[in-house]
Amino acid sequence: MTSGRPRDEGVRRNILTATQALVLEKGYAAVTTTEIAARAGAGKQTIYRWWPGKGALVLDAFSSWVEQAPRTARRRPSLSSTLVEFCRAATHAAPVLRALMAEAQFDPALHARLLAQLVRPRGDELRACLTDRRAADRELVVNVLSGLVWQRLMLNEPLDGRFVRFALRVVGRI
Amino acid sequence: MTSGRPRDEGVRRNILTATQALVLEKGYAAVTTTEIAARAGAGKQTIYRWWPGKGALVLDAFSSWVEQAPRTARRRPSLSSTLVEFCRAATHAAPVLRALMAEAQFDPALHARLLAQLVRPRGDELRACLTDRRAADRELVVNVLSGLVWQRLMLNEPLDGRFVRFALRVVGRI
Amino acid sequence: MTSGRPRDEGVRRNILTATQALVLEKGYAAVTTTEIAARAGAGKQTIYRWWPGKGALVLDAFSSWVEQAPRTARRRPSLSSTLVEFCRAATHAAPVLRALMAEAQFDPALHARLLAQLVRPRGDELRACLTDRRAADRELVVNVLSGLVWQRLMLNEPLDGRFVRFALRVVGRI
Amino acid sequence: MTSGRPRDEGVRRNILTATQALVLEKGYAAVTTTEIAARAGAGKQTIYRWWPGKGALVLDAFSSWVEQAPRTARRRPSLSSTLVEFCRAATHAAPVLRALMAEAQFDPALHARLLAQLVRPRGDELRACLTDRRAADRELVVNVLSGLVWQRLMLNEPLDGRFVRFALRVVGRI
DNA sequence: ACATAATCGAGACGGTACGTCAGGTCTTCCC
DNA sequence: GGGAAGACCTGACGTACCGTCTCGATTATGT
Repeated sequence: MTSGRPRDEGVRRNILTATQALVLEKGYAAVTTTEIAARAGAGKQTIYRWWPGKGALVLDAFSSWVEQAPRTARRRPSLSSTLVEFCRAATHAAPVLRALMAEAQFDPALHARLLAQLVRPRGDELRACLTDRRAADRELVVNVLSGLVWQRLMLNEPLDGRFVRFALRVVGRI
Repeated sequence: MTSGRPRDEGVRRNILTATQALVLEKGYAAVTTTEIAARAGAGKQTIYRWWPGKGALVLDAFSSWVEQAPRTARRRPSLSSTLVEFCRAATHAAPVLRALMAEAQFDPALHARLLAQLVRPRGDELRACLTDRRAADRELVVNVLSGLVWQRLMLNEPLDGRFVRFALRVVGRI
Repeated sequence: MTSGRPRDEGVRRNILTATQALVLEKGYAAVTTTEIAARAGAGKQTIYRWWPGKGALVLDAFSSWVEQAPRTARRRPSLSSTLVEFCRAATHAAPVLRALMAEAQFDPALHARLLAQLVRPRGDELRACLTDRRAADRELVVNVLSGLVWQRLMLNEPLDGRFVRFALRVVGRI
Repeated sequence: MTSGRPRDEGVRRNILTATQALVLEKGYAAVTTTEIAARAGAGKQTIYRWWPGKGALVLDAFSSWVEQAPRTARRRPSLSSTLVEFCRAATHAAPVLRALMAEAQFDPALHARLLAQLVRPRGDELRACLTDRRAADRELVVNVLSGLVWQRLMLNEPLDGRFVRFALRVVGRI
C-alpha cells in the first residue's frame, strides 16, 4: 500500500536540470545545494530527501546526460569509434568528471555510486567491442584504456584525437 | 641583505610531523589547519606563511616520506623491482595520495605541485628503467603503467603483487 | 597571561547597535542572527562566540539602553516619579520586554540573565523609594507593583498615566 | 446546508489527548505538530483544519483540563479557597501556562484566545468572591491578585501556601 | 645600545556553506 | 467533504572550516 502524496517527478527533473545548468555555468565546486534549490524552485529539504549530497546529485544529473548515446546496437561497434565517442563525451564533461571522481575520494558512498553509474558501464561498453579477443586479454585492454583515460582526466590533459591514436597504438601492441 | 628573525627550522619540522601524524590518524579530509597548528604547538599564521594551504602542507609532509628510498643507484634498476617498491610505498600512503589527487582537482596550484613533486618524479624513475627501449615506446609504457597505478588508487583497489604481475604482463606485451 | 588577538570592542558595539536598530525596526521575532551579523558587518560566528543566542544579545542591547537614567541620586527619589519614569521607559521598550520575557520562558539561561539584568535592578530601584516603610511592607509593595507592571506588559495593555495613578492608589491603600 | 462527512469527534479527542500527553512528557517547546499528529494517529492536515497552530491546540488541550473543577457553586465561594484552588491548578500546569503566555507574545490571535479562555474566566471567578466590596475596589483587588500570580509564574517561583498567605495579606491591607 | 624587521603563538575576525529542523500547505487515495 | 500519509516550499538555525588580522613576545641584523 503506497499512501501519502507521491513524489513529484517534475520537481525531480527541475532539480536535475538546475544542477546541470549551474555546474556547467560555474563549475562543481562553486555550486551549492542552496543555490540549486533556489534555481529549481525547490526546497533544500527536498534535495536532501532524495540525494545524500551534492556529489550524488551532480552524478545523477550528468550520468543521464553522458549516456545520451542512443545505443542502436546493430552489430558490434568498433573499438576505435567507441573510444572516439567516449573521449568526445568525456572532453565535454571533463571538469564535472574530474570533480566527481575527486569528491568520491572523500565519500565512500559516492565512490560506489560513481563506479556503478559511470565507471563500470563505460568499461562494459569497451568490453563489448572486444569480443574477438581472449577473455584475459579483454580485461587487460579494458584496464589499460580506462587507466589511460582517467589518468588523462585527472592530470587535466586533453582527450583529443592525438590521445585516441596513442591509445589505439597501445592496444594494437597488446 | 636579509634582516629580521630567521625562520625556525624546528617549527617547520614540528608542523610537518604533526601533519603526518594527524593525517594518518584521522584521514586527510578530517584534519584541519587549526588542528595541525595546535598539535604542532604552532600558530595558524605560521602555517599560512610557509604553505598556501592544507593540500600543499600535506604534500610536503608526505612527499619527503614517500621518497625515503635512499636511491643507492648502482646501475640501472630493474623495472619489476622499481614497480614493486613503487606499489609498496603507494599502498601505505594510498589514502593520502588519493586525497591529494582529489584535492588537486579543485586547486590548480596544488595540481601543479603534485605533478612536480610526485607524479613526474615517479614517472622519471620508471623511465630510467627502460633505457633499452625506443624513446616512443618508453613514453608509451610509462603512460600505461602510471595510468594503471593511478586508476587503481582512485578506484580504491589494492596495489598488491597480483596487480604488479598484471602490470608487468601488460608491459611485456607491448 | 592574556595572549592572542584581543576582543575588538568596536565590533561588539557594532553588533549591539545593529541589534537595537533591527529589533526596533522589525520587532524581535522577525530579526535573525544572520541579519544582525550582516548589518553589523560581522561574522555570525563572532556573535555566537560572545552570546549564546538572539535572546541574550537583544537583552544586552537593550539593558544598556533601558538603564539610560543618569541616576543623579541627590536624595531618595519619590515613588511616584520613579514609577512614572519606569513606565515611560517600559512603554517605549514594551515590545522588546514582552519578547524577552516570553523567550526567557523557553530558555532557562536567558531567564536568569533577564532577572539579573532587568527585573531585579528595577525592583531594587523601587525598594530604594520605600525606605520609610517597614521591611515586610516594602517587599509587599515591590511585589505588587512589579506584578502589576509585568502583567500589564504581557497582556499588552498601556502603561500610561491612568495606570500609574491606579498603581499608586493601590500602594496608598496598603 | 452542511454536506460531506461530518467531523469525527473521536479524532478530535485523540488529538487533544496526544497533545496533553506529549506536552507533559517533553514540554511545550519540544513538541511539534508533526509529532502530535503521529501520536494521535492523525494527519497533520487534520490538525491545521481545526486549529490555527500548536499554541491554540495546546490551549484547548489544557483549558479543558484546568477547568475540570465541577463548579458546584452553592453560594459565593470564599476568596481564600478560590485562590488556593487556583494556585493548586496553576502549579500543576505551570510550565504549560508559562509557555502559552510566552507564545502568545508572538502571536496576537493566540493572545486573544488565551485571554478569553484562561485569563478572563479566572479573573471573573475571583471577582465573584468579592461581591461584598465596592466595584472600584473589586477591580483593584482582582488586578493585584492576577498580577501577583502571573508574575510568579513567569518568574518561575512557586505558587505554594506561602504565596497564598502573602497574597491574602496584601488583599487584607487593601 | 638600540632601532629595524621578520618570526612566532594565540586567538579573534569576516565570510561562506553546510545539513537539520519546524511550520504550514498541497496532493494523493480511501471512506 | 473528512481523514491518514507524506511530499513539498520556506526560512532560521547553530556549526565548521577557511584564510586574514592583530596582539605581545622574541630574535636576528645594521648602526
